[in-house]
Amino acid sequence: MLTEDHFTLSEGAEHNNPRFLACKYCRALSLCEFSSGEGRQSKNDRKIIKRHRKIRRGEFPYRAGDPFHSICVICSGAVKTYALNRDGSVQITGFHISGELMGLNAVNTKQHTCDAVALENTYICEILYSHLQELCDESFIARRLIFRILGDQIAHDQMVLMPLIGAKSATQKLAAYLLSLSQRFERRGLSTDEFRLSMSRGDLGNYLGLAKETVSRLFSRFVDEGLITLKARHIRINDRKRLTLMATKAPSV
Amino acid sequence: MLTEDHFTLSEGAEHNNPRFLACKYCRALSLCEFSSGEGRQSKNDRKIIKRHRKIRRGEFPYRAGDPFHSICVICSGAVKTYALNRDGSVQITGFHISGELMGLNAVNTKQHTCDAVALENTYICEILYSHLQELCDESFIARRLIFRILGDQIAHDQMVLMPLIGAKSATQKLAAYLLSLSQRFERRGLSTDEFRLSMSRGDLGNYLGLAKETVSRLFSRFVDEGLITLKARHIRINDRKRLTLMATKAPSV
DNA sequence: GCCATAAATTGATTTTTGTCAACATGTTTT
DNA sequence: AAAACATGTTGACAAAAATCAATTTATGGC
Repeated sequence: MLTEDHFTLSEGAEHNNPRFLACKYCRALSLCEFSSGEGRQSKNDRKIIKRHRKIRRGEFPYRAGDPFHSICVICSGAVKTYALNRDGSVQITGFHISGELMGLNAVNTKQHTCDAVALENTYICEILYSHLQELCDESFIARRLIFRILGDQIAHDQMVLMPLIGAKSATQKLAAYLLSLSQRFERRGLSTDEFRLSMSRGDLGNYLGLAKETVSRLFSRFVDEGLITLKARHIRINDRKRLTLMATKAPSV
Repeated sequence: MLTEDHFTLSEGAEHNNPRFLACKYCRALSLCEFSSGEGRQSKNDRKIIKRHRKIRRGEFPYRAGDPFHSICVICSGAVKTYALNRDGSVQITGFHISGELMGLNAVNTKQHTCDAVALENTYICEILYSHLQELCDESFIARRLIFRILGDQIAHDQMVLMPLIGAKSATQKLAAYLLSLSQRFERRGLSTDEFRLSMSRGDLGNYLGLAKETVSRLFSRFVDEGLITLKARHIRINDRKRLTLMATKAPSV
């Protein structure tokens, strides 16, 4: 089931071929590098990864209240996570794209606090966290890997989330989030300037604290001003410079 | 300089006595527990903590661009962190109170991306991160400790930051932030209902993406409605239930 | 304790954003 | 391919928040 080459890193992989959903192609580099420095696989390694669970659009990788046992890696597809407020309203807590991790906020509590639902058909791998932790007792590589995973998550949260909290206008929020999304796609080796928004305008609005109509209007304005091209959920960034300006500065007029 | 009892955990400590600024009294439990399970101190332990740097109001624990070498623990006092935008405007990225950690977002990049400045006279301890990492090669306790530190930070970021991003009104933002502050004080063994806001209304507004006048008006409204009592920067939460309601639900009228 | 300065409050007004509603465009199912 | 449904766009208006400005209240330095 698990063969050695699942762990090795391959730069020139063909991403669009659906046969290649194995981790060495999924661009979750932090994890793919795992073991690459240690030669052959140990017995422990074989147990720590559960591969390629297929999750159809609308299905749940995990639910709030589930025990946390593994770090989820998204091989392909996209997932949103959300929490339910007492009054029944939902608060979307994040969008997770191909190559990213989910559910790390539960590593210490050992219990998921959010629901995760697939926005499109998605493949995930699961790294069994307790096994990875155990592996740390013997493997230097495993230790460094887990530090890197956790540290990256902290840096990611700070970088992505802070500008959104402090944004003084809806324009700033949306521009900042589009740019951070763009960066995230780039980091996974995908196009920086052209990508698919897998979430609805409503979801995006919920996440950013904006009405869906406001999101829609802002998109229209960005298109009018030539900043982006938009066709349904496919977006292209045409003027990154000016978009960056909008993300930090107050609205022009 | 570093004695064994710096590491041991003492529950009934006297917090208000200024003589007791040692870690066993500073309530950064994650760190104070360190070594408590391993008997006496090893030689390595002695090198990893730099203790009780005094930082006066307005001074900088670290600056953006500084190399990251240690995790900062706030023993007493309060610190804000902020980033400078290109246009010269500042974005406050967080407030850090007694017992909390700062600067963890730089663990992987090894370079600080924010300035940190003391809001009042503050004592910090520094855990030398590279030494702590090395210690992980030999110490089980150190391994678990570092996982817990990083994991707690991730959970903290998610819990505190997400409701602020998704908040649909200024009221929600401020109520949510006051409650999260309250929780943070509680976790450090301080009063949940009564505490000092070490930051100005302007700082709070900058952080939350609100005008300082809006923050001020909301405070006044909360006082009028009996939710809180406010005297300068000293706040008391009188009606936690209703405040929690405001944090999740849309404004009442 | 007093003074100078910084911070906070409050009011009037403008700008931004949310809400409600109608209509258009996409997507999924059959 | 058409129908049914979900999603997205746009306009008119109401509500919320920002800005500008004047005044009051705290704070730090002496």
